[in-house]
Amino acid sequence: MAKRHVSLKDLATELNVSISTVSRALKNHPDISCEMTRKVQELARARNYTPNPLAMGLLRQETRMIGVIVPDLVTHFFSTVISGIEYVAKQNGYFILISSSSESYEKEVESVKNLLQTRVEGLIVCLSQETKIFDHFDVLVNNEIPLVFFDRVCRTDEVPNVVADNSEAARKVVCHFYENGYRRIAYINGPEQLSISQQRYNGYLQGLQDCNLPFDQELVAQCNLSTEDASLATRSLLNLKNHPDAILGINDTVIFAAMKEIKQVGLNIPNDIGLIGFTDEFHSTVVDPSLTSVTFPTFEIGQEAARLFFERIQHPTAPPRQIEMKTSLVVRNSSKREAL
Amino acid sequence: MAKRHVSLKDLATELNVSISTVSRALKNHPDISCEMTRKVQELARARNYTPNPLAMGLLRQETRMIGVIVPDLVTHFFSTVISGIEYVAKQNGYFILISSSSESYEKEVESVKNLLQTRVEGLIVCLSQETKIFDHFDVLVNNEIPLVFFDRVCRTDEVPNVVADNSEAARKVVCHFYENGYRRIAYINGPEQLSISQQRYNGYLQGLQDCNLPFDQELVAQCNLSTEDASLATRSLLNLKNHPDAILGINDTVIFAAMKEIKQVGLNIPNDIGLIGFTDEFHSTVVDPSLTSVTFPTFEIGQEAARLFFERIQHPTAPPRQIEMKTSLVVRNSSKREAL
DNA sequence: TTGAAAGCGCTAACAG
DNA sequence: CTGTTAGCGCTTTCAA
Repeated sequence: MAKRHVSLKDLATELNVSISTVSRALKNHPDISCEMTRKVQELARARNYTPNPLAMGLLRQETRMIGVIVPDLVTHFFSTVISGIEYVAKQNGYFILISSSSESYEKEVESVKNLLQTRVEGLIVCLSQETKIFDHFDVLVNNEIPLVFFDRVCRTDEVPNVVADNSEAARKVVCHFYENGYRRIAYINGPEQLSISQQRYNGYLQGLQDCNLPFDQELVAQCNLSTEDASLATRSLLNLKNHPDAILGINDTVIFAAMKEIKQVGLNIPNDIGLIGFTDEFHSTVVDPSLTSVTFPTFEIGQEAARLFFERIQHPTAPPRQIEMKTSLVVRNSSKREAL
Repeated sequence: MAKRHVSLKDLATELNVSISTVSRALKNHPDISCEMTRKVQELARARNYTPNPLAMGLLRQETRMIGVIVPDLVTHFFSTVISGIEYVAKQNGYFILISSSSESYEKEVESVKNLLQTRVEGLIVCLSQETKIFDHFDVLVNNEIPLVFFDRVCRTDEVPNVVADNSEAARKVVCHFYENGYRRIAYINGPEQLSISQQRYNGYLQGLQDCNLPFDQELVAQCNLSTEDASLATRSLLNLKNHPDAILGINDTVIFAAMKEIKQVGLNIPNDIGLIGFTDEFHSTVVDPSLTSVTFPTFEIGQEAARLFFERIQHPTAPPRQIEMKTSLVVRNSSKREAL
């Protein structure tokens, strides 16, 4: 701020009245004469006066800022969720302060600390893939500072959160595979501490049961969510004596890595191997073959998270709600065998 | 902030000393006795004291916040640039406040106003595609409030900015097409008010000249950056009596729309039509055929923009610098004819 | 070596 | 109807 913003004091001096008169006139206080009110408001407009939020914040103990922590900023899923959060925040006159944990536990802890230092009024968080310990949220929980988790969640009995119907979605995928003639259905899971990993894995098991398919430990691979690790996981599946004829991948990264690996060994999707992912809508349509995928109401997840946040601002001690968002299975080409 | 943060006053009361003593002890002021310093710092740690940035901001007239305005949050290009900005901001102890213009001029104006009201110390901006008037930046320029543009820029003689070597990149694309036997090279441009449109168009013309190819107005289409409009533009090119044998698209959206249209009419990429875009690296590898594309140092663009910003904070009146980032043409399959 | 007081911009209770 | 004052949390003179 090179040149100082104009303050109430500046206006008061110029009009030769007291600061409080100006303050009141600006908010149409009934005690102030019409003429004075008019004069003050005119000058304020002319001088381009806007109240200083720092002063207000100091006074009111509020900053109208929400801290948002995501594993990364560049994934379409997260940036879309952020858009949703921003949308609702803006409606409520709040700004969001975004911090990326880069999928690192340490950076997540750091971000929590930093954001609280800047006096955000609370946090909306998606856990990093490394995070197994959840102590860093104690401060928030104990001091009734609003906190909302989305997607990758924890401490769900204390903290309101927004999740997708992960288990059900995974179950449906398995059934869809089954109906399309696939029998050796593999699953590439993410880090086991992640709630989404657990939930989707459970759905996978449930699906096998529903279809009377045997569970085969060999068919479950695991990876951290990097491209490299996902490629390794895929290769381990493809190298099995009896390789799977279908793969469900836990997210975008995993699915695209799998896709490349499968093509590389000369297998055909969907004829040799069916492929379905929890993936982004846009990407699914652009690849070849187009991907059957579980589609998330991503923007809405952000909106709901923000709404839960404002509920929390209103009622910091109310019992935490969990919102489960419906996903849908969009069938495209990667799971439809040409010749059956 | 449900329970109030602990303040200097709280510490002072607890230790039965004055606020100023505590303040000084905390910053190791030499006037304070070692023992007092120790005692204060110990208590501060125990009580989890952190200075209130609102109070500091009020005092110092600084907020350590940068406003960032982008056309949208979900495009990989922008979210990556933001990551770059955030990276440098964090190094300097700054936070960023992100606002999306949704490619709308009005929202951009609104965002500028809102961000300035929150007393960010300056702005880093990429113009919306609608923006043709640039008055809303007058406040910044006139009051020496730091402002940096990136990618889509304006007022480059007054405002520091970061751009890519757009013209040169487009020229190279045309030459690459030519070397691969393509002769009727079309270009799908964006809105003409955008600096990137102008620059890339100039490069396109230059390329034609370099290769001794005739300029044909028919081969230049234009669209706003929506998928629908890009599809229309592509179709108009494909419907020409003598359709192009190569298309250069101004960005991701345009290229993917073009790709779908071309496939739809049964033409083969790259044999019937070569395709090259200013596109995202990740997407380029995932589509089929993989896309030859102009690759941007996206993260670095963000970093440079932030660096320029801090230069501006230091020297608000120094002559504005322009930084031109080098792109590179990564050749993949969409521009390599199988049979020549 | 420590404390008191002013002031950053603003609101609200209290006087007049 | 308008002004005075205290205080939000902090730094920084000036005094002691």
